[in-house]
Amino acid sequence: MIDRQTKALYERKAEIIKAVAHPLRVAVVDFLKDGEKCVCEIAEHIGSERSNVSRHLAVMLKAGVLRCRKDGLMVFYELRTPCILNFLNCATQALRHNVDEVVKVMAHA
Amino acid sequence: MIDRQTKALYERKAEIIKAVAHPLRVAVVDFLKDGEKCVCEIAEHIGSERSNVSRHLAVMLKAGVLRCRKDGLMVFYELRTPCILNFLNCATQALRHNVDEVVKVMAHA
DNA sequence: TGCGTATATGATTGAATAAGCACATACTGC
DNA sequence: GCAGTATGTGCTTATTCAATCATATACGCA
Repeated sequence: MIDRQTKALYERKAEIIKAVAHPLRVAVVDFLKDGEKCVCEIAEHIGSERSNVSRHLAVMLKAGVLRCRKDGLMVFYELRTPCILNFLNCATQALRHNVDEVVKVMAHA
Repeated sequence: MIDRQTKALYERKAEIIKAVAHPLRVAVVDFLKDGEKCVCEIAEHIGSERSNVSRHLAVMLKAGVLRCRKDGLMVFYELRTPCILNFLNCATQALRHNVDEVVKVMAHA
């Protein structure tokens, strides 16, 4: 049986993972792998409204996944925990695994 | 600007990450790191209703994070993509990072 | 000071999610 | 076949989440 502290820890970890669990946020993390970008660059690259992007960035900032730096009018965001990139790699691996299985099943059709 | 295929890929990856983005599911993944367990063991360890656990397991199964095997009355679940465990490690790292920052700020109080 | 731009936030609305309960299904052993 | 156990599913309700629009804040520059 899980004790109270461990449960609290799982909740914190889930918050961090949840901060990346959205297509737009996955796209942002992937875009930031090469270094910091400002909100307008991110919004332009993602193809979504700035206000929406700003809100998603705030979620990741709050969770500690991103860090930001103000410079004049602009705010630059960057990955604060680069191992987050492994989420995407692992997801890719899982996807490939899924596809392989479908292919294997279809081979008998 | 992100093209349509890439966007679709981000959606798939987000689905996989989302499948782990819940405290109970994080707990399950952590519990399964030592190997397969049946639903009743998982429910007992987590301390939640079986129907609830069963539903969460179904989410991860559908996403391809888990695999299952029936044996008589019981169904055993195990990690299908072990790199998912890195999610938890990375989350731990981010948490530690968050805590360090708070400590640093508090040092000046 | 006033204008224009970048970013953030409040409010609203519709959609997705999670938990609980009851019930259904699948299997075992008598 | 029947009782009992493990698992899964429909349904309902409450909560959370995401996108959009309008508006606010912060800054740079003339």
